[in-house]
Amino acid sequence: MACCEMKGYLTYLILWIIGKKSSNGAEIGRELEKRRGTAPSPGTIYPALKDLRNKGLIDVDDDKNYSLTAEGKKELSIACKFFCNIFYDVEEMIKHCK
Amino acid sequence: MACCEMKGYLTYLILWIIGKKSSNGAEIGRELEKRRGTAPSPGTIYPALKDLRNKGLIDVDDDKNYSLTAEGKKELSIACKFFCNIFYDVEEMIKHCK
DNA sequence: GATGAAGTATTGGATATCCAATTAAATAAT
DNA sequence: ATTATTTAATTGGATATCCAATACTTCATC
Repeated sequence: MACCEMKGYLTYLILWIIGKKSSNGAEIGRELEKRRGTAPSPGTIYPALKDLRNKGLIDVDDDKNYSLTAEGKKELSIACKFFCNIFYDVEEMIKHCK
Repeated sequence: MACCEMKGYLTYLILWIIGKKSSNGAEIGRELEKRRGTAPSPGTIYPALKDLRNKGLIDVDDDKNYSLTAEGKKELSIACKFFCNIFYDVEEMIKHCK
């Protein structure tokens, strides 16, 4: 991308992905790869998961399966609203790039 | 936002906003304020515009009106495709936060 | 024409964001 | 059992991203 790397959406995406389906780190990585084209580095995904855990937004079980906490669900809703407000005209974007 | 600042979308948004309607810096700032809730600092918007100009993606006339160049339109399409691919399930997000 | 308001711009950070490199553990395959 | 593969995790940056502070210019209003 010449204009903009569009970093900064990754943590939100991880929260969104886990919200759709509890997953382990590798699964989350593959889902992100599908979306972005390139797989995230381990140095990207695990620190991000750790951070979300420290904030009490996700939990991890003995199988290393990550899932949203109650607070995580709340935060996802807030972040989702924020995202949808910023990109309120996302339907136009979708049309534009078809 | 407790989970994620979601920085990194601003330059893309500026390109998108200018693509919809050629605007001056203040107009772009107001549009961003509508979307994000807070107005961007001058130290955010003008360096971003300068950078896009240096990359040949936007032009500015004597009235300080910014518009996309031909190359800028191409880049916007590329970035838009990238964005829509990352958020391919954005319709679900919209439903989720209603 | 003077004063205030709005727009334009630069500078120098602070922080967020992400990655490459490395290590270790668990799992699968031979 | 040994080897290869996959998964998990940490560390220490590099860079992107954005802002606050400041200054200057243009425009409107009195």
